[in-house]
Amino acid sequence: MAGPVATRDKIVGSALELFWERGYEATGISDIVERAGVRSGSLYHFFENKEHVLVAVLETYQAALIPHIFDPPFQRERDPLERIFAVLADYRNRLLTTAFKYRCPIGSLALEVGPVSERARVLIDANFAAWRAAIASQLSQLRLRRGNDPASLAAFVLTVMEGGVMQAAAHRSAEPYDESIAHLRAYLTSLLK
Amino acid sequence: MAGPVATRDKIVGSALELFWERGYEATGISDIVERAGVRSGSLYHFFENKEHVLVAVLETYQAALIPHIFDPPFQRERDPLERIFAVLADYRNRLLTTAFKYRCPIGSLALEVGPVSERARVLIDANFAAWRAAIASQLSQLRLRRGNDPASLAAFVLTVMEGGVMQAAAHRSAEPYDESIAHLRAYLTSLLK
DNA sequence: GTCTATAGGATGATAGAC
DNA sequence: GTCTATCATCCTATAGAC
Repeated sequence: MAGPVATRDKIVGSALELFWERGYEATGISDIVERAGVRSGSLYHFFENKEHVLVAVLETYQAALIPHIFDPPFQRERDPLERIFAVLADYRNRLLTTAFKYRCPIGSLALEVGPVSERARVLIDANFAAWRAAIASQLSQLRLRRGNDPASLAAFVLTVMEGGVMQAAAHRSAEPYDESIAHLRAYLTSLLK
Repeated sequence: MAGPVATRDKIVGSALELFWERGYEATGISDIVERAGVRSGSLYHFFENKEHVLVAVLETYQAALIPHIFDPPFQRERDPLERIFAVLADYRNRLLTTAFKYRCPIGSLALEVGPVSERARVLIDANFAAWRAAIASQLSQLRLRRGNDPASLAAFVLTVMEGGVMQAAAHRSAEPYDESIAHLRAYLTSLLK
């Protein structure tokens, strides 16, 4: 313990922000300690190296997934299908409130560090799996036509979110995201009994 | 001119490979000139800085898009719908032949440098637009039910490719990609008259 | 646990000869 | 256009006092 916010948490929180804003490679240890308001000695007291900071950031994302990404939209909506589109509407809001600079932090790290850090890749995969599980639990409450597996459909929902956010960021417009979500809705609706 | 392969082309080709293998930030000027077999003075003769090398790489991708990504699958298949899935089958092969380390180079650069280099972001957006146009030209040859816009559907196809490749790389398995493509096929088929 | 100070190497970029 | 040589800075990581 070291005061109202523990030093380790300040370091992880600053790294989380910076990796999201600039990416992993573009963020220096010096940037992290500067934003956290600590010295590099403190960072290296808690973490062996920069990759271990990344691991802590990915564990933080995983812990925040249900309370931050799923609980608010699931509170707003009752219908399982509408809950899924409420989650996707929240991502749309993130695009708007960041002037289309929003990138999914997990998706960005998947492409940037997945190939070079196996430990990070496993944690990114776990984040994706938890995201799919939350969607699949709603899909399994729907009356789907035979042959439609909630887990497989949840992977499709994640695919559409990630691909839609990527295109919207590149296009600096919500249009590709909105179009993709509209097609997803048409498809999921067509699968209902 | 400077021999069988011009120096500038060697630099751009090496940078293209390295940005794809390691990403933009993780690639140093020294890596690029080493792989190209030239000295840094040559690189700075042709390019003002590293960002200008990135611009040349993105222009190279754009020029290669039709001949490398679309012509081969379009030669193999005649039916417009099967042409689209032949393109997507080629991406699946890239996943397999790279042991699931394949990342779409444009998608990766979209997330990594899109937010920091506006000139790169515009070129990435142009690459995406050309990709969508090639798909839309096939979709417009299909007899689609009313209200289905080829351009909007092409954005959905790109969304599914990018999101599916991302998940497959994180999962080190073709499964999330295959599931996503299967759902896309079910959806597109349902739109045919 | 936190600090100061710094090692040791890599980085992007430049100068100027040829 | 290509080369050698190098600057100035930044980087990750460490050592050791407190």
